[in-house]
Amino acid sequence: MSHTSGVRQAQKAKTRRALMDAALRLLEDQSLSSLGLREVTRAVGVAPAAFYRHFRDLSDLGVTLVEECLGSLHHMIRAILADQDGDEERIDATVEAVAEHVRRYPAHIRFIARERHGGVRAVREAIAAELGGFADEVAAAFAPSLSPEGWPPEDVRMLAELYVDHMVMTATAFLEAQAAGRGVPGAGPRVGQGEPGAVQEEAGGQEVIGAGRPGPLADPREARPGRSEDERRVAATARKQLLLISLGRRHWRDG
Amino acid sequence: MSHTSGVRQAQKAKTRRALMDAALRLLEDQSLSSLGLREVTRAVGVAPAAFYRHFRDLSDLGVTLVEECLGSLHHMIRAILADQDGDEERIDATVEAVAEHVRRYPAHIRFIARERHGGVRAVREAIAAELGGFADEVAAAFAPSLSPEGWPPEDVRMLAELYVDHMVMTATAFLEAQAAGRGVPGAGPRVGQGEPGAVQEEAGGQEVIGAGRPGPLADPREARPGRSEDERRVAATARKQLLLISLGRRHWRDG
DNA sequence: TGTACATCAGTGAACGCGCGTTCACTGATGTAC
DNA sequence: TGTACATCAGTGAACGCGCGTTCACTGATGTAC
Repeated sequence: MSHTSGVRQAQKAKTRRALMDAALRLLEDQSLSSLGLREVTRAVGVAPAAFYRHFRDLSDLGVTLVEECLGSLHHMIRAILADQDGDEERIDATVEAVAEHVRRYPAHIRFIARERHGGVRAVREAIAAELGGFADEVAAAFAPSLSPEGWPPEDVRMLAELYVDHMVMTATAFLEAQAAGRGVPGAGPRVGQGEPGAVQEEAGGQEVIGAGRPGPLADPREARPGRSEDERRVAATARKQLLLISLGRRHWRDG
Repeated sequence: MSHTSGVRQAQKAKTRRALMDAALRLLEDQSLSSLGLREVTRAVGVAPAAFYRHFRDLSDLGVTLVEECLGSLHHMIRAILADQDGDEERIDATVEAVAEHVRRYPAHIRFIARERHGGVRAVREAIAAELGGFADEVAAAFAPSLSPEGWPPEDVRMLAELYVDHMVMTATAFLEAQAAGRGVPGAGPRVGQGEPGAVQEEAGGQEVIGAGRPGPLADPREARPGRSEDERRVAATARKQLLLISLGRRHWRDG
């Protein structure tokens, strides 16, 4: 153990991050259960055996990725719940935040959508547990205003689950819209082959993943540059659906 | 071509079905992109090369499975939309139909949930196209009552998408509830290894898959035998969510 | 500051294995007369 | 009904390949004195 800031520890952490980043990138085009250990180490530029210094196997790496991917989503959710504006403002802010999040971390969202019902049990369970936690949090945020109006706890929970599921749905829809806007059916973003020594020379932190990928030919007249027609359609639909749910919520006790 | 009812054609169709059934069964524990061609032929009891008499590759088989799995769902949706009762009756009937469908074709639902965002593009696209078609149909069914009330087409479509997504969500939740009730985390249903000659001796039609699997220790006091606590919770939540959406729909134009 | 020893992240070679695909084939089914 | 030929679903052997895992190793980093 000793002190954690040694050169050795730092280098190990760097390789670990590189393995996670490489896996996340490779998982944009395939699912976890078909991902190969050698494929990951090759992309990073280390020997296959080095993998075992960091993870027991690929399912172990997968569970670690779940924590990371849903951790970033968690921050977003807390930020949204903290806002205490009116319904419409909250809805606009929510849809905007989801769109922005998907834009910043597309690989995270793809991973969660793909593995939520994927072929690796440990990963599925980790995702289900985290999403369940999100629903708890959403329920806790709504309880103060709904319980006094006579909502029983299970009804609050029912609403929270609807919101969480809708958020995942919306995030996935944004992802597909952005992919279509980037013209993915043909090729998708170029995937580098990875060269030996790459780890030692460059950092490659989490922020790098999928960031700064402007849509081709962004229209300068748009207020939000690079936002495609598909994305605007997804946003409009999500907003209306949330509004409809809000209406249902307001009339729940008297309807 | 000649006449399609010859012994040869029948035998070929039988093998084809056996390949599809074996694949569907193997896909309960893994995803399509990690499924092996030899794994499928081994389960059926034919030589690996025989596979190519029926499908170009596994992605081709996958697309065929999409048609089959969503075809059965399609029947269910049409039956629900045909009913013209009041909201609550329609909701109860819908949730009941989804539960029953998942009970009868668990492998179909698992396949769709898993591959909807899975690692095989052709399959993803086939599923997206079919679900889009479902939304069209739901929209067409609601339009006669909503358009006269002033709903623009895109709002009707927005509602239809919400319903379709909610149905997929609910079906998946039922699946997990039923799996939990069967105690899956340990082992899951036994998977036979498949023996040479099995195809020649037994049919194995679509109805066989996952049918007639009673929950262990079904409680005779229940009106609906073998329905677990989890399943009842999923049903109750789904019903409430649909009710809330109905409320929102009724107040859409005046809210 | 300098030296001797310990730690351990990453190496590279080796292993046995199952994979997808190909090919010429076999023999039951189908067709023509 | 009987015979001669065509079709084609399924066979089984072969191929080259990349996989996950193991192992003794190397050499830079860390520690004790």
